[in-house]
Amino acid sequence: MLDLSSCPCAGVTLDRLIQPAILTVLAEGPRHGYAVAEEINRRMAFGKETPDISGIYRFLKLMEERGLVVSSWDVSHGGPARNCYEITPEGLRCLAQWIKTLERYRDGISKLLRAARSASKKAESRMKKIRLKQGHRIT
Amino acid sequence: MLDLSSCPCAGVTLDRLIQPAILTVLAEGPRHGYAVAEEINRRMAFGKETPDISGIYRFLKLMEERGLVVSSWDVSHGGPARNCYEITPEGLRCLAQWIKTLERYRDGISKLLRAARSASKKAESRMKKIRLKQGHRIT
DNA sequence: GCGATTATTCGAATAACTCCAATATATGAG
DNA sequence: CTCATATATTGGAGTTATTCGAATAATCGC
Repeated sequence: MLDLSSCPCAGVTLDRLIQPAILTVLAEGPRHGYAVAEEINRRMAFGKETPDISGIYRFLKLMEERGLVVSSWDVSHGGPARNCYEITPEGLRCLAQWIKTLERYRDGISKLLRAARSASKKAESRMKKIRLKQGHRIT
Repeated sequence: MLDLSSCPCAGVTLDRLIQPAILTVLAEGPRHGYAVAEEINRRMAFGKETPDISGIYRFLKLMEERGLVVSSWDVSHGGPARNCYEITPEGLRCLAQWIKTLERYRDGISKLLRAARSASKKAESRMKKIRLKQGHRIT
């Protein structure tokens, strides 16, 4: 039996969604990188345990370059300095577009899902017929 | 105004889904590569006009290596030779797993969508308040 | 013959993502 | 005091994924 656990069909990653997830968390309120990552791990794990934390920092940097978030250093506490991120109006516009995109994703997936289910059934009954035809010869 | 058309939030690609789309088309019946690509373009374009055709050929090759499909050359017609692909029982198992994965994707996206909508509203009313406070000073 | 259409394939470039390691500070255990 | 641990951020190297562009090839209409 073929092992399907390393096949993308196992669906361990759904990477592109990290970006709207970050925007969503920051739309709820300002947070520093580590807290964003923790929040995403806690609430939005899409089958995967831990979306790579360095990836989240990288996205935050990228999003700052693009003006979707702004950051400021916060040292008024114990522990290492925190880079606190806040969403901008541009970031909110981006999130609004993400919402439309996510709706399209969801609808596209639903459509594919229906097609896959119906095709799967069709193929299975076709294979059953072949097996019946060849019936007594095999095994 | 920032141009969001080249941002992934524009959602031009939803790449990983090409694989279950190929399996779905082949579960409906055997087809050669070009026909698979056309069918996918015709029915399953997720916002993008043409999912790269060479990518579809590449996936078909990969899927054959993995035993999900089998191919045979067909020259009984005009035009260049066609490599005809057929789904295997392994391929059907893979498609069955894809169906479960797609359900998880859809549910994950729905969850993110709800969070994004609520966070977006929250952030907007927060920004409105700030604008009211600073009201007369700006503009 | 020439261009358009159908059909497949390959190489190179780029983008995306992960893994690993480094740095830094505070806190609590021993 | 020192070591381990948790918090917090960053950078580099390597792998994989994906796209783009070009090459090849055969048939058909003009």
